[in-house]
Amino acid sequence: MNIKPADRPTAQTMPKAQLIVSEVRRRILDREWRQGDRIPDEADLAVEFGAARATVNKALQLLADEGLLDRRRRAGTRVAVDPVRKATLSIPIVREQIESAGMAYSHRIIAHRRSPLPDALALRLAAPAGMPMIHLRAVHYGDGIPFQYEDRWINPQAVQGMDAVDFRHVNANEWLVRNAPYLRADVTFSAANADARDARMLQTRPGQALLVLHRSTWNDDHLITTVRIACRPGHEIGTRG
Amino acid sequence: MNIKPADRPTAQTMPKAQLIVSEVRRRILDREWRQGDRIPDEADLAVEFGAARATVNKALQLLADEGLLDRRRRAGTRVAVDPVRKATLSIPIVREQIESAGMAYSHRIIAHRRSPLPDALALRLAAPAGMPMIHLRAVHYGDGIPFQYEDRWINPQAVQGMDAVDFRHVNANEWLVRNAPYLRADVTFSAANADARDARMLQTRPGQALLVLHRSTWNDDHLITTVRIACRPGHEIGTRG
DNA sequence: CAGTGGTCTAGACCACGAG
DNA sequence: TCGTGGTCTAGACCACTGG
Repeated sequence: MNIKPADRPTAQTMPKAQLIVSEVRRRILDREWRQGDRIPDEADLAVEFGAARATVNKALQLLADEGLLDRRRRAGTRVAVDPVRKATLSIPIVREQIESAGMAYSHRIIAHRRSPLPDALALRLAAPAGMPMIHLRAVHYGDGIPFQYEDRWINPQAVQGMDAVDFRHVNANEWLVRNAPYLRADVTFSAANADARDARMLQTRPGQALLVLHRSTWNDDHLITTVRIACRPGHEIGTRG
Repeated sequence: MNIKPADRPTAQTMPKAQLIVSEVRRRILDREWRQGDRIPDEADLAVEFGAARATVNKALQLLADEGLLDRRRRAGTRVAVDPVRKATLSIPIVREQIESAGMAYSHRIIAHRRSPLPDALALRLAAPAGMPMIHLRAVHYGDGIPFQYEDRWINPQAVQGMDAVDFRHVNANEWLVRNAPYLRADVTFSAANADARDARMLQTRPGQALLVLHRSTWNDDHLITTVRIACRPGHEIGTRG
């Protein structure tokens, strides 16, 4: 069977690899190829679809990245028995998030001091305890309503020129995003009952369930920054995958 | 400059595209190319790196997907001013998660009945209200300790053969994963204070902050299943990106 | 060992969109 | 308009790993 635009009326001028992706996905959805089945190898599909093998390869790799196919040398390509549920979410910068909602962004620095990295954090991050750090706490507002309470530790030695920056006037988040590219980032989602400080910062009651994000960035094994972000009550982080 | 294995001692036998990725990333980290700068075009880089343009293209596309580069036809490739913070997280199947932690998995069906889709859910999902559905509630345990409380609605018309399945005996989650491939999935993370039922199911106290996942799968605009998963207190979902 | 995917190449044409 | 990335191709060699 050939894939022509007629087969998929929505796709008039679609890259051929995408057409192959769609067709393979359709066959899986329609049970022509069932979970665990081996599908024809790239060479055969290339002939069937009238494409080069490289094009078929690209399409199948996309589907494998998506978790729908399972590919192994010599063993061939199979429909994944256990489609891994992956979700890619982009974590927006607070200000953009607030402004794109049509609200006025502002933020307030609650505290700003030099302080050694506490043992608890050092343990969690597998970083040297007592490392000299900058400790920042800030609240981000949309139309005067608190959206996020941020508790951040920054390694001043991680990026050139950081010592010259006064984070009391510069938004730390944005400065770091623009000036401290990283090699590795960890993110963790969890839920926590607001403690007294969280509640005060977010103008809610202690005990309120908050979505909490922990995020750290690294260059090699060199910590740049780690932050705990408590979102306002009811905040959701969504995804499409 | 040529990229030879000697340049990066860790990479003896690395695909050439990956070497290019590493080198470009290094240049950005080392500020040889700064945020907003235009970098040489693919043809030039191909010459510099001694690779085919297709290989350079592949490498740069990877970096662009990652959010580190911004590419546009005619305008060329630039270092992203605003590296989008993306995170890809894989949501493990409960049972695997529990078993990989070395615990014994079990689950218990709390309720199982046919019921029309409630208005609140229909609204949230933009699905027809009153649609006939199967409503399942279940708890998943590891070594007898509750890990997740799951409140699920299944559209029995979404998949052939579903009517014949008795979800009192079959794990709905796994049956669906294996038999109901989907085109689109939405996931949302939020935090909620445990209500009386959550607390009972997860053997905790009402008010306890819980990480809550809402997940729905669709084929075209055809709802397959939607589920609210409340995780045990303290549960974290982590990521590497 | 040999079949399968992984990768690369040199060349080509095309689509987009900045100048 | 025309430089740039997007895509495809035909062929090739290689790395892995299942039988």
